[in-house]
Amino acid sequence: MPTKERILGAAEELFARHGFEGASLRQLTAAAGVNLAAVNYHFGSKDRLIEEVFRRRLDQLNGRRMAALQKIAGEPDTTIEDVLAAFIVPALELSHDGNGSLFMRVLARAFAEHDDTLRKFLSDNYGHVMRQFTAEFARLLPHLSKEELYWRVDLVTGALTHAMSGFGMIQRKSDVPEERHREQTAAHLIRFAASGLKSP
Amino acid sequence: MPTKERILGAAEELFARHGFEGASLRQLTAAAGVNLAAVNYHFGSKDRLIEEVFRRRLDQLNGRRMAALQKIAGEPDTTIEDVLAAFIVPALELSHDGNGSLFMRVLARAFAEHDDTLRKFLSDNYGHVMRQFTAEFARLLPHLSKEELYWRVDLVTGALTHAMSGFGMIQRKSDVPEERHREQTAAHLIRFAASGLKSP
DNA sequence: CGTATCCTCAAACGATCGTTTGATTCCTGC
DNA sequence: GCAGGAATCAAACGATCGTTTGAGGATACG
Repeated sequence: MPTKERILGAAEELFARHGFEGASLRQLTAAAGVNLAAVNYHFGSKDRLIEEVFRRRLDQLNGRRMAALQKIAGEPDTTIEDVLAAFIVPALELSHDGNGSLFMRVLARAFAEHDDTLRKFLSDNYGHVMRQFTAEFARLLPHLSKEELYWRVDLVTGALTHAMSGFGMIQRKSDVPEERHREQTAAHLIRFAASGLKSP
Repeated sequence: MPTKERILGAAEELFARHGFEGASLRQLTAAAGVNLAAVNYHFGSKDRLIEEVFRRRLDQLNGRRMAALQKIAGEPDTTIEDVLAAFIVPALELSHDGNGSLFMRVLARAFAEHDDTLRKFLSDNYGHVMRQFTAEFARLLPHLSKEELYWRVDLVTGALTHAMSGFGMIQRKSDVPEERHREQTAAHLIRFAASGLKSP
């Protein structure tokens, strides 16, 4: 496997487990089986490596989210549940293949960090996704004020981030097949979020 | 102000802003206006200081939560909204006085950290609070399976942690008085969480 | 074969980390 | 007023951090 890929994989795992400051380049390069200087050679700095870890997954994740949203946005028979599925299912698919589930924990950390540089990077590169989804929610919930809508979307985001970063019930029991678990998880998340969004 | 209090206050602020590993004892003691060695003299180590930061706020917060829950637990006319209020309002009161709002951000970080030592400390000392609230939810939602209930409580926890750590809408607009803002926030959170818990 | 380019490597850089030390100051009880 | 523990202080400890360096290996093209 190419050196860059091995570094990115090890970085994802160690950032999820110990945080961005808690994971050192020495642990990281040792886990990847590469030389210490390889990070600065291939990525320039640790901060740029962190950005690459996000870029690699978020390009794919948000690409799928936007594709799913485009299919239903503006259609007359689209439901809240459809929009939530377009947002949630790609994230669960990411969790399913390879070490993608670790990335959701990295993403949860990025929310917890109030680091301005990182937040600006995420907002600049992927803020349009949340805006598009919010616009579609606004279309389907026309009776809500803008403030009320933002509140509810914010709370849904928190619930999903928490759940998908793997703190609670999302762990699959060993006797449930992977795909069935993913369906059940999606059903739980969508039902809960839809109720919250539609609350009177 | 006593040295210990000044350290705890500065620690709360810097841990919220830069994380546990990101905030150094040198920044911390400089912000508190005390000598570098004071932390190890009064608390023994940085890890014990972290625990004290939690203990100081959580003893008060969970005391109020349990007191509010005791008043309504088991009563025939108690509603889901009552139980949620017993959980949420003390946290918002904490956010209101002094630098308590910073503590909710520290708490959100503790959730994001998968540090086993810290998680065990929180579970050992304050796990009974979540269990009591969950038991009361179970009484009011008897039609839910145990698994379904855990799912929903977990999602509610995520939404509230996210909201109260101050990422989104919770910031008070300057033209809204503090107490009114707190009431509005509580109403938003309770309505959303109640809908999610009661979803069909 | 020669050489240019990409990559890897061990070693070192200065900075900063949490912690410890030992001297000094502060304050209390006798 | 003075002894003695409590508290504060500057300074240093060894360890680890992200980054840089310069030499050497690997590979492809003339």
